[in-house]
Amino acid sequence: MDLTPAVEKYVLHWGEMGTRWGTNRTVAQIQALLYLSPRPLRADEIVDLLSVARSNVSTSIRELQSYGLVKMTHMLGDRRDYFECLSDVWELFRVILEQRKQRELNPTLSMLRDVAVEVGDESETDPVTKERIQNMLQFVESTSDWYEKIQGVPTPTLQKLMKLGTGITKALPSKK
Amino acid sequence: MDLTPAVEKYVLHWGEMGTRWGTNRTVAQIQALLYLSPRPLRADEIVDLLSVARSNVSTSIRELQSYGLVKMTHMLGDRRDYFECLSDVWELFRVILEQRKQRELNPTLSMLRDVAVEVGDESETDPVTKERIQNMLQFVESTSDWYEKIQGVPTPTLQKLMKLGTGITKALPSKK
DNA sequence: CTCTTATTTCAGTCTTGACAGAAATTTAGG
DNA sequence: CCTAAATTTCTGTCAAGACTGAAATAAGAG
Repeated sequence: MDLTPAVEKYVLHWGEMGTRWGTNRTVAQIQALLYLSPRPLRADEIVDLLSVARSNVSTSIRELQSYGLVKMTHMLGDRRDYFECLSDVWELFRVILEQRKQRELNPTLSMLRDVAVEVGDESETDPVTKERIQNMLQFVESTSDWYEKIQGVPTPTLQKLMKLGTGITKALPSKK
Repeated sequence: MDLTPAVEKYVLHWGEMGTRWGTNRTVAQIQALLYLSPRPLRADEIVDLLSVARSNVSTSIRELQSYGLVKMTHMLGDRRDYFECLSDVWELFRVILEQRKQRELNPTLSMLRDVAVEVGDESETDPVTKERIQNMLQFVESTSDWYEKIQGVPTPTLQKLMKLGTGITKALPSKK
């Protein structure tokens, strides 16, 4: 079995993008492959399709499982592990948002809180600097809150929100 | 001149985060330093404060300028270049959003459009696969549209939107 | 309990990209 | 023009981490 040209293109591109945003190429390629696959795949099938080492597939799948993106299934009378990916894009979106929050926002938030306190004791620090730190802290806090709220929004509502985009703003000013 | 402990902590952390999201450590450190600095800095001052090579500062500033995050200024009677960073966090936000769109969304969008066409000619591709590609394409298109709309929203409105978060959804269902 | 097959862990290799330092170029003043 | 200061470009080195292949472990079947 082999990838069709279009699917191969998708998988390769996804792999490249993966490196741009936190994971490595293989992890992203496997996710793409499983997403496009109409049925769960075994590790050894992935090895063949992507031409990567068996061990690499093993660790990559582990990573995907830890994100909640991939789950294991089994076939009757076959003890090998089969893997499948979340197939709903909006579910994917939520998982990725959560990952980003954990890896990018949370550490920064805790650093900013620390620094905001520490800088209070530094008389040699310019007031402008202190203010900038405060501003950044508040911004990251808002963003973090926003991420959390979005997690809980059901898919159809999210879709509407996105479609609307800034349309909402027209309904806003009156609310102050 | 030297960094205070709090400022140093901020700059170092920011540098690490920078690697997590597309640029390198030095670029992010310089951005942090300029953001916190109450006045524009010269390249050689940055060299001293961060202990990096002059050449490194030069290329990093170029990168920041290309993003529109840093601009050059001058002092009367001093021909050396001074640099300062956007200091409004919401402006920063917009610039970063734009960068992310260009580096992550746009290439993927064009790949997906290509693939969606190409896969149409592949009779050996499973219908489920074709549907998944369509779904992803639509999702990325929505996201891309949303990014663009957000770019144009004035800061106070953005702030309100974020604060509201999902509060908006309560006003939604009736609108269908 | 042993053999076979599937999976994971681990150590070494290789690739990528950041960074320093030197060389080249640009720019303003004399 | 020529000189000196500032800046940029370029090349080699180094470090981080992705990936492979081998060795170790686990888990069913007979």
